[in-house]
Amino acid sequence: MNEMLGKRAVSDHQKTVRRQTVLSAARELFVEAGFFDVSMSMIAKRASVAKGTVYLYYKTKEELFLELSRLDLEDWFDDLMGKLRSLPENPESSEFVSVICSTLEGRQTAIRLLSLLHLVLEKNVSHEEVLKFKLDLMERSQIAGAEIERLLTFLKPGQGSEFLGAIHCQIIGWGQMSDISPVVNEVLEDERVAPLRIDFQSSLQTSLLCMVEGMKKLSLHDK
Amino acid sequence: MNEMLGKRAVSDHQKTVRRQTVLSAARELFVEAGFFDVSMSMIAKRASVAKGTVYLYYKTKEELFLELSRLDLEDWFDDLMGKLRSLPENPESSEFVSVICSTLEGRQTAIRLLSLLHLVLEKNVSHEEVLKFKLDLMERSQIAGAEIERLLTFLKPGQGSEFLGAIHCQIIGWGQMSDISPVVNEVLEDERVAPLRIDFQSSLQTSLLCMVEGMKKLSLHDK
Amino acid sequence: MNEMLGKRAVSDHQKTVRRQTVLSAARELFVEAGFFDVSMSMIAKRASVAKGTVYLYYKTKEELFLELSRLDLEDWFDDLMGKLRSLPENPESSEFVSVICSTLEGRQTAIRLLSLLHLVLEKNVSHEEVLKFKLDLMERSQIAGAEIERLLTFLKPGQGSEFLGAIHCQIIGWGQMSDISPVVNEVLEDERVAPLRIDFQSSLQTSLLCMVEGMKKLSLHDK
Amino acid sequence: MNEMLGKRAVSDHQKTVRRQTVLSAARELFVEAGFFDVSMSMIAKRASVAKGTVYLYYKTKEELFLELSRLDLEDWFDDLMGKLRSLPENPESSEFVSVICSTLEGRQTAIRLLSLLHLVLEKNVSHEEVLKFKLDLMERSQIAGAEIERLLTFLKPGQGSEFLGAIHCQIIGWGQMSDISPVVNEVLEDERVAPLRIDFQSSLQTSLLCMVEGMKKLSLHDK
DNA sequence: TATGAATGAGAGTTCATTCAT
DNA sequence: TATGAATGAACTCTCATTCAT
Repeated sequence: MNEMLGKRAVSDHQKTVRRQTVLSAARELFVEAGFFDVSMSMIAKRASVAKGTVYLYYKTKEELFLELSRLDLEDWFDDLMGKLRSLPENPESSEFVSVICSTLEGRQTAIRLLSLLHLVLEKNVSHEEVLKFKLDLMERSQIAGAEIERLLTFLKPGQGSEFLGAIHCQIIGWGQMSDISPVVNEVLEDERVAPLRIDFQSSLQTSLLCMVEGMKKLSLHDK
Repeated sequence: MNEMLGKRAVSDHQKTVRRQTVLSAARELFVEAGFFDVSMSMIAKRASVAKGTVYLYYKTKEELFLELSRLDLEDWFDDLMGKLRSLPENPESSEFVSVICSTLEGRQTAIRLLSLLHLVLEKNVSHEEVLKFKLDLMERSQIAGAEIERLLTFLKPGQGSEFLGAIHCQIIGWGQMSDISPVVNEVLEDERVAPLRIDFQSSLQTSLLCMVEGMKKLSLHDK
Repeated sequence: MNEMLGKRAVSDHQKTVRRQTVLSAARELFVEAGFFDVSMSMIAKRASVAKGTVYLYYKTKEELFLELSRLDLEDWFDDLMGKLRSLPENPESSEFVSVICSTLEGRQTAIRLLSLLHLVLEKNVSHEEVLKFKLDLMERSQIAGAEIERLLTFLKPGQGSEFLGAIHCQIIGWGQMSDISPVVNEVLEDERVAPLRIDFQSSLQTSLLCMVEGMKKLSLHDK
Repeated sequence: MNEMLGKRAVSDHQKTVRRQTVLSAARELFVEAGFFDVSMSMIAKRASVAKGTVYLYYKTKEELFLELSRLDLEDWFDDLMGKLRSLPENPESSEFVSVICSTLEGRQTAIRLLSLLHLVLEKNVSHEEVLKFKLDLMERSQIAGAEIERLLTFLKPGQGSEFLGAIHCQIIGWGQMSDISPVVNEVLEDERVAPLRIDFQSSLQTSLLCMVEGMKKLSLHDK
């Protein structure tokens, strides 16, 4: 009790708190500057610990951000599960998709992290850490997949997870296409390239809706 | 004629050749080692020019790879257009999708570049260069979009380009999900995470098929 | 009795045992990886104690290895004394030298430590510790020196110790010249530099033999 | 001509000069602080170049000091050869040895480098660089060995080089034993450990003299 | 006495970019 | 136009040592 931080983290609880301090600092900086322009020194400084301390909790920069990704993804999954469970069986496709998209509102960080995941975060990390990440992802993806199959009754077993994979894919894709650099932002003000302006939410919504409808149609065909 | 390389590139033709020499070197190295692990020195060495010469043609590393992306995308668009044009109106969805996917076979480099495009290549580049890139993309995307609308008669004007955007999105997404690091490769040998193994072609094919079917269905509804 | 390790070392005996545990760990790791590539963390881990505990017994890394050197040297001196005492007066020079060299067989660790002694171990150590080391060395060196003077009757008082100094010198010298890094090992496979390959035992034997013969000759001259 | 430094070193000559600038800075700092306490930053600063420039000329810190060693050794060899050549055949042993020792006067730096050579400098260096060093050493050592054989006519072919090896060994040994740290210096003021005070020149002289005499005697025996 | 979390300066090294030649 | 020497900030990561617990 009364475990003040600022000094040594001895108990497991305190250590967890320390990790979170570091993670929060990393998240803040990531929001402000992205992955490449944030250094471990900056994270340490922001977390008010020494650089070495950060390396005490995370062996590499990538490992730190991998944990950040995992937590953000878990959080999203929880949110998603909560909202899916409150839906009735066989909802309107558009409502179903809206619900999914609504869980991504305000999750800029998670979306960005997902984009970095395969490209950089899963390098320079130990087998062990990656496995932990993947197992966690698997588990949640299967639970959510099952829930999706409960809702969309036309889906065959396994297709719930598959659909989640497609969502994952499109979060990455639309995420990157919509999350543009300052230069690109400027350029896109040019009316000639206006159609290249991408709005994450509406793009995702539209394409997911198509997919759901398509899946439904293809399922009926099969029978 | 008789424009020997190795000396000064005075004529425009010679300059173009120089650029191509550099680009080829960059492409080769990119295939071998990716963007981050390839340095400008390595590119210069491989192209048998001095480091400074590379900077004579490309102001930054990103600009170089942006041009590489543009060329690879143009090439892909040409391929795509050729194949689309040879299709009859209202083809089978599955055939239509197959044709699209077939244009991506052996285009590992382009797919990887697309993944880097928004994340890194469109930073540290001049307004001018980005605009050039975007205009080029726009033009081809509109031509291809029109062709798609010709084939899929149920599409409304503009939906051809939109669909191309969705393809772009999924190339990035599935591309990243399937293009994994050695560690991840190892981890995915574990049967417990087997469902996370992604095959680019089949994933893309499946989800595009759904989308096309979905678009078709939604179009009919509207009427 | 029943002084379990793993808990607190209260009695002097227990403390000695702790020191030895730490020393053994350090020796093992030193054999495996040398001084520079062994960290205090590794030593602590190997000794199954906390890092802080190591510092409870040794104020610095150098102090730890200085004690290690002292013990290994003491051990060698004991061995040497034992063997010298069993020799008859005025032995054959070659036999005398052989005996000395034989005491160094299997003493790779001591030889290596001797090489580090002056260069690194006698820095970052307290006056007190160095004095202890030197006094210990002095005492043994005088006893051994006297024994050598007993054997080599042509030696004048003090020359026994002096000869020991020369042995010390050559252990360092040949030790370093023969204890080569992997790269050098590779390089020395080249026949052109074959003469630079050094065998510790034979080099030491040869040069010590010369010295003994030389000392003998010079002594006779003096008279 | 008129190749001012301070700017770019373009010609080979200028580059050599640059290398020497860096080397000189390194040598100065080495004299002042030794190998371990001198950093590449310090060397760069002292040489008035950027840190990266140092790495342009030397791939690693060890490579830099290896070249320093080579040059210092070459210089010593030249000195030695010059002095040996001016000696008559079969000189007095004491004079022969004196001449050798005299070549080492004022060569503190070379002696120290020799001590570090096997312990640290021949690590973290490329095969190529080590080979270059060794070949250079070989060549000079053979020339000097031949000269020694000319002087000491009782030596058999090859024994000249061998003797040089023994000198090398003793330079390392006595060098380290005499080149003591401040703490040790203090400790050695204690009269009880007075005999452990080592004077490089006299120790080397004495032991080399013994060796020469011993070699002479052993040669005659053989016949 | 024992612990191990925390420190933080500093290491060596890289590399995109510049610019004198 | 072409060169490649020079830059120097920035990088990740280490580790002997301290000290609150």
